[in-house]
Amino acid sequence: MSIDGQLPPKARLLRAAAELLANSGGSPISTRQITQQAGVTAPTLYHHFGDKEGLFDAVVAAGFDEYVAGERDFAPSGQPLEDIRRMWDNHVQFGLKQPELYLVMFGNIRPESRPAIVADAEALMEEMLNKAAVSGQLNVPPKEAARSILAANVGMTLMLIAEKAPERNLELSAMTRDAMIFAVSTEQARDTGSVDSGKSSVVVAAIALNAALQASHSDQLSSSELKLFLEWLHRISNSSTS
Amino acid sequence: MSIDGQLPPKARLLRAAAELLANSGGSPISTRQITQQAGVTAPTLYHHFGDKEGLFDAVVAAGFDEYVAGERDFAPSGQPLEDIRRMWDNHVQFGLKQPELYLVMFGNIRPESRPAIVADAEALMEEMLNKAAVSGQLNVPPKEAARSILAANVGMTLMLIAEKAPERNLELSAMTRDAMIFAVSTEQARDTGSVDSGKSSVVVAAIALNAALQASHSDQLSSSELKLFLEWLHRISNSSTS
DNA sequence: CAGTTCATATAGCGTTGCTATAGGTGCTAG
DNA sequence: CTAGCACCTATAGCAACGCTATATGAACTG
Repeated sequence: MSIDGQLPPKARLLRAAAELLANSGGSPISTRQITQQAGVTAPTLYHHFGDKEGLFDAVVAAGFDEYVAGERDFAPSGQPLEDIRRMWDNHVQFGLKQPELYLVMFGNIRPESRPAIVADAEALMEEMLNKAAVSGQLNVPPKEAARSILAANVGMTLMLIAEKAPERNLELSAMTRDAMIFAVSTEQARDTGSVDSGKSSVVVAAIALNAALQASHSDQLSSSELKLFLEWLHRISNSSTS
Repeated sequence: MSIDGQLPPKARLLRAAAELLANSGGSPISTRQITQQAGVTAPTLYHHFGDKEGLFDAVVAAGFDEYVAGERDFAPSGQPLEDIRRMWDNHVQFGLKQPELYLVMFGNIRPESRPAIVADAEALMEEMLNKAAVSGQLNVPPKEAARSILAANVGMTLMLIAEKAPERNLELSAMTRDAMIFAVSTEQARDTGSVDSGKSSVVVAAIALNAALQASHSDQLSSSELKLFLEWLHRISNSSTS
């Protein structure tokens, strides 16, 4: 059951902690579980890592390296804002792929004490935003832009993690992402695969329809018919928002 | 030292838990602390609240009432999107005023399990966004808009709480807020030429119709009108594929 | 080979959330 | 008035938690 490879105890502790965390499903894991899985006794853990938090910090640091690796892979596209977009998506993917680790990294908020990892992630994003600022694409100082974008990015990722897997809607993430990037950028020509092009005649009819509906506060509609109608409307509104 | 008023033990437990939580500075508080401060022994707590989480849920419920009260105070301004703006700010203020309580409410994220409180807050915001949708101001279904805005709102608040008080920059919150609201709204004073025709597409109309219908409680349209509307919608959706 | 340092183990401390059991309290029925 | 009953609270203690004082072994250094 335990990890009995030739690895030194320190590495075995790290690995055991990471594995147990990944399979914990969110429930807290104890030092006894970790030391047992690593085939080691308690004092060894505290000798190497000081305390439980120290061990988890080490796990987080390793996880962050992976996180950074993912960010760097996408980095050199020449268009800084496009890179920011990819950083956002990579951030979300990282959180969804390893939710427990992500929650340890970004979910342990305490008043007036920022996890070091958040500052690192912010610096990473700020670095990228700096390139955008140099080429005059930023509307806001890079530091503040990074803060805002990362805050929204974390919030979005936390929300997605909290949702059950089949209900997760990544389009919400994309929309929020573009909204944040647009807000800090100077380029006012938006191109996020927009749907609205050449529909001015449709607009008139839609508005008229809307007005007619709101004006009709008197008649009746059977619930089954209403259901059908709602379903139809829902399908339309959803099929076009993608 | 303990709370020895004439209040029943249940209320004293609630009060003790809330007070200890508010003054804990983020460090976890024990059931023994709570029961001692309430002048009560352990089984009393478990008789009334089941377990520690049950007690905290009750504290959270009380806190949420206060939260909702703050939201409702600002509600009726006539301009739904302006109300959303105020809801955002109230959310942030609530989090900064009672960070420990806020963290219990919105910070205890676990994979695939949404705190009930988040769903409530989302419903509150969706309700307001529904008004915006009815008047054709929404670009996105209210439910998804509420999800996105609330996710960013929580992310921003968590980030502000984690920062040390003097360093908190509320302008970042305002910028993010406006970016999110702008992203889901139709009032787009940007992009290409045609400004005052409004950019509302068939999507906007469908969303508005959907919201209006849901608000109408199913007895305001005759079946003949329904047929007519369906026909109109059909014509619109066909012409939009040009 | 003696001394020092690093690394691990034995055993146990204090605290945690929680509970099996029992006793007291206030109500209503006879 | 009292018997019974449901409700509430206390005594005492369990298992699991994070952590450590102390001791023992191994490995390098002089």
